[in-house]
Amino acid sequence: MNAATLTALAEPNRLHIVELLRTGPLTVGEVGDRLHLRQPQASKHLRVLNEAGIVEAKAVANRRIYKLRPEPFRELDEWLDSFRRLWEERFDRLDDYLQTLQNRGSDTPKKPK
Amino acid sequence: MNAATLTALAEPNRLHIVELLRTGPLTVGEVGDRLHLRQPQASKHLRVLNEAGIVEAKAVANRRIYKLRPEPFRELDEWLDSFRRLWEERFDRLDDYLQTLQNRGSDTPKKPK
DNA sequence: CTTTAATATACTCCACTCGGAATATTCTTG
DNA sequence: CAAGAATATTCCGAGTGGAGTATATTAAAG
Repeated sequence: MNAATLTALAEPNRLHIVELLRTGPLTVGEVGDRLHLRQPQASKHLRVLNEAGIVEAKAVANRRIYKLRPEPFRELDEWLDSFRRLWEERFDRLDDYLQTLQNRGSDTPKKPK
Repeated sequence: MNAATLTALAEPNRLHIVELLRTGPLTVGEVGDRLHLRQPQASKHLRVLNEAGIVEAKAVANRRIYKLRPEPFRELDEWLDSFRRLWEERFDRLDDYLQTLQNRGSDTPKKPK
């Protein structure tokens, strides 16, 4: 997983834009209208999303239609797979860890010899 | 989906911490050692992750053992579900949108098909 | 009780980001 | 070509967040 994707999604307005585009492509103006963003902010947020590869644009006349790209979401999903054991199995390991802490008690645990 | 979770994960060092904790709980010192973070940074990043609910701590002697909490990942997974059609079905809708652009806007007509 | 290890907090500095407003660009049409 | 609509870009100021360093806290050990 790359942090760039998460950074782009972490901004609340951009997260809203992404959720809005879930239903289908929209122009800059429509995005701005529905989320009550001024035109420059809508444009700028879409730019960031575009540079992060989350969104792509198609020019039609003097409009730009933005839509979601599937790849980042697929990657995020794959990344989440590596955490799935966290809730699908019981996966705590705290007891195990406490055990290993015990076993190297008197020595410095930072550098086990 | 809440932006707070994404904000916490968006910072590269914190993303690394989360991926490191995937294998099991660790103390602050161990996290710092393995990721080459100075102690205050490790502590501060873990604090942020903790406040975001991504991580929880258990005090043992004068150490704190941090481990992942499943909930945020589960939530993220559910959120991703609403985008799954993006890549599992063909879901473009750009053609549809261009069509609707055609049909309305008598004040801004476009050259017909 | 003093020392030491592990962790947390405070403070400063700097870079980055966001919103607002103005302006520039691009495209279409008359 | 000029005018107007849709979008992009620039500049600014305020706020935020992270790194570095020093210091505080907590608990164990001598």
